[in-house]
Amino acid sequence: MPNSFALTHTAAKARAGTLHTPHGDVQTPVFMPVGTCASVKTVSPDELKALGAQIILSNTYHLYLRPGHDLVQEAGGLHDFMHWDMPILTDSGGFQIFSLAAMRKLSEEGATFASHIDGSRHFFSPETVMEIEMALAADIAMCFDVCNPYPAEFADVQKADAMTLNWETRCKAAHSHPRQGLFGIIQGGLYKELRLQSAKDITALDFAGYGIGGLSVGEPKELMYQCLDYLTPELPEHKPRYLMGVGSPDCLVEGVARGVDMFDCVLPTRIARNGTVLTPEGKMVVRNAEYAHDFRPLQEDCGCYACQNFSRAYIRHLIKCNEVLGIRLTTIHNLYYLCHLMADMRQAIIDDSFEQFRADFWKRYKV
RNA sequence: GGAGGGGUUCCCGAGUGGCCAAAGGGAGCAGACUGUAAAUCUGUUGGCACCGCCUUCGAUGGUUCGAAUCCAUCCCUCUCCA
Repeated sequence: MPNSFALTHTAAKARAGTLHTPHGDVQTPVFMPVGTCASVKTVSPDELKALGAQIILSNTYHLYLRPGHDLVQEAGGLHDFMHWDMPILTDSGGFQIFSLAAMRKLSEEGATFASHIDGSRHFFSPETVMEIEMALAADIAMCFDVCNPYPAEFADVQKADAMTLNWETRCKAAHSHPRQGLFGIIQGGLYKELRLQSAKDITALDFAGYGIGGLSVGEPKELMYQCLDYLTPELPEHKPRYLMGVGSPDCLVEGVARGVDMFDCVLPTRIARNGTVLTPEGKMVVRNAEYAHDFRPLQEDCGCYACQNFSRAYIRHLIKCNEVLGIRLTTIHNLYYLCHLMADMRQAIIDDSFEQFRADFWKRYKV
């Protein structure tokens, strides 16, 4: 049994559970920090553990190009290579079909990318992606999918979904790692009919869990929420649901409220490097001049390493000077905040007080 | 003492008669960022009653229809020779 999921508590649609993996259990709902190139930018594994990370993400496309999956395999797999002994999930490269759209070509067989590093051409089929992901040997591998942009024509999404179904069927057939769980990904854009069709098609393949892909690609949040409203009830109750690429504190709360168990997002780490931190009140651009003389911590009631030891004025100073410590501290804070937000939501679900938690969150949080 | 080179908008620096409120870079200010081509990108940076007007290119005076650009004097500065 490579992966199993135990749903332990529910509060309306919100769920708390435990995901069992070869590298330990993950308490859900969970936020997964993103470490695209086998590193969560600026923070060490020890620091990740200290701030409350339970599982992290890495990326097939990026690790294939550099350093190469064969090298990672030679190192003993991704866990040994990057010295992270807790669970890892690898994304398939499906998102790069969206984000690197200008430098790839699709066919029923697979996707050909012109490397963003040197322009060299690389062909990814569902079979090669599975081969790479098995070599990386994460606890959870994602199927290779076609991530639709927004907005997109109905006919285009329909076509892409057919390709996704074909690819995921082949992923399932090609995947043979005994200790690795394989998650399918549901697409369908923002078209209810196509979403539900994709949910039906993909769940029929019976994966260990289900990614909800193609959201948070530029659509209004309200549309994403509506999509989750009609989608999650159609997903198997006893499999984890993973909303891919989300995100912001408000989206995490609303996602959990709609029955999502797992999330990942580059937002907290990226905006941290650009001088912005997340707080219960919303975003705070600590790089801005108004914090030059502010000697309070980033967030008054925060237990993270940054807030326990440093002031806004100091962190702003570091960022203005391009000192790496500045962006390390903002990154640590943002990840701590999100990981603890998830833990708090989990506890509220267990205590059957999630709706109160959600209401309290919205009282403080300004989008 | 002698010879020569400079002083430009917060800084560096381009600009040698009109197309100059003045390139470019830096710094500053602000915004964006959601399965990472990102410690990135975008906007903005003389004033105002802002499709126009006013003030500004070391200072003062002059030439010209018109000057950051030409002339005179002065102030300051740098390099080299004694």
